[in-house]
Amino acid sequence: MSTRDDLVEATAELLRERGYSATSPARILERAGAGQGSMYHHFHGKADLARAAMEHVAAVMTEAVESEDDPSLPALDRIRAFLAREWDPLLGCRIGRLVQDAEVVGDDDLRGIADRYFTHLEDWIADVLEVGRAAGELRGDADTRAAAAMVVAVVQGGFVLARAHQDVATQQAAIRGASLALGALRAREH
Amino acid sequence: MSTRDDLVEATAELLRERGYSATSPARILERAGAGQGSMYHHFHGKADLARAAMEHVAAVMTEAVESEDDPSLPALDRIRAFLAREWDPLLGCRIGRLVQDAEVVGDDDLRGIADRYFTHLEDWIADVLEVGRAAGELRGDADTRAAAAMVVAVVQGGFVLARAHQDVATQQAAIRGASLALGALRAREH
DNA sequence: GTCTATAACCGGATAGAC
DNA sequence: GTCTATCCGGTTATAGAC
Repeated sequence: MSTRDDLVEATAELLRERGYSATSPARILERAGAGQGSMYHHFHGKADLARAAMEHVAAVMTEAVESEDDPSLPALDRIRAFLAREWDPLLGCRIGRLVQDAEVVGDDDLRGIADRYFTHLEDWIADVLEVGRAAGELRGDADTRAAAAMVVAVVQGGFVLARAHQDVATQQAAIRGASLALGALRAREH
Repeated sequence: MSTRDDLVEATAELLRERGYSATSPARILERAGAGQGSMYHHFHGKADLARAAMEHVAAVMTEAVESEDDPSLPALDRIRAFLAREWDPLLGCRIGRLVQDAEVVGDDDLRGIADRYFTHLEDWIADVLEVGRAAGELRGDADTRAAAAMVVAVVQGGFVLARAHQDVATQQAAIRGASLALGALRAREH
C-alpha cells in the first residue's frame, strides 16, 4: 500500500475515534508511519486529507448497505434489515458524527460529503418503500419520504443516545421502536 | 447579574455555537466581558465552567418540555406535541451535540449531564405512553420503552441530518414520519 | 474579586536538505 | 517522495499586582 493510502487510512481511523477538530496532522503521521513532508506532498493540508478520507469512508459505507440488501424481499423487511445492521454505536456514525463539528460544517467540501451521503441513503430507503407501495404491500397514502427520513434519523439519533449513555441498549431500543412503528405503513388486510 | 452568571451564560452560548473543544476560555471571557482572573476564581478551569453551563442548559430544557405538556390530552397527542416543538436544527441539540465530542465523552462529569438529561426525557415519554396504555388508548402489547427511545432518537437524528444538509426540512420530515408511525401503537378500533 | 502578564505547550504549515 | 528543523499563532493555566 502506498504512503498516500496509509495516510488516508490513518486519517479515516482517527476521524472515527476522535472526530475532525481533535485529530492533528502529527497524530495522523505517527499512525501512518510517515513524515510531515509526505503529507504535504500528497495533500494540501489537513482539510484536504480529511476530504479524501471522508470520501473513502462514505463510498465504503454506501457500498456496504447496498450489497447487503436483498431486493427480492418485501419492502418493510428490507428496511428492517437495514435497521438491524451491525452498528457500532459507541464510536458513532463515521459520517454523522463529524457533522456536529463546527469546522466540518463550515467547510463546504467536507460537509458536502456528509450531505450527499445522507441524501443518497434517504433516497435509497424512499425508493425501496415506493416499490413496496407499488406492490400493494404499503398503504397508498404512505409518506415514503417522511418514513425514510425517520429511519435514517433513528439510526443517527441512536448513536447520539448510545454515546450519552455509553451503552448500546438505547440505540437498539430506538431501532426496535422504529421497526415496530413502520407497521403503520402496511396496507390494511382484507 | 453576577460575573459568575455572565461566565456561565457566555459559556452556554458558545457551547451551543461551537461545541466544547472549539470553545476557548479566551472567547468565553471576551463574550462575558471578564478577565481571566475571574474565571479561575469562580471555577477550576474550562471543564468546570462547562459543567456549570451544561447543567444550567439541561435544567432549562427539561423544564421547558414539562411546562409545555398538557397532561389532560391523550398520550399520543402529548408525544406528538413534543415532537412538534420548535427545534433549532441547524445549531443542533444543546446537549446531544456535545456528546459527539471526544473530550466531553471522556469526562464523566460532562457526559453524565447528557446521560441524565436523556434518561429523564426517555423516562418521561415512556411514562406518558404507559398512561395511554392504562387508559386503553394504546395497544396492550405496545413496547413503550422502545417507542420512547425512538421518539428521542428521531429528534436527535433530525439534528444530525439538518446539519449535514444545512436545511431544516429533513428533521421536519423525520419528525412527521415518526408522528405518523406512532399510529401503530394505537389500540384497534372495535 | 478582578485584572494583566507570562509560562509551557501544541496546533497547522513551511523550508530546504537528501 | 520523504525527511527533519523551524515558525507562528493560539490554548489552558498560573503568578502576582490592585
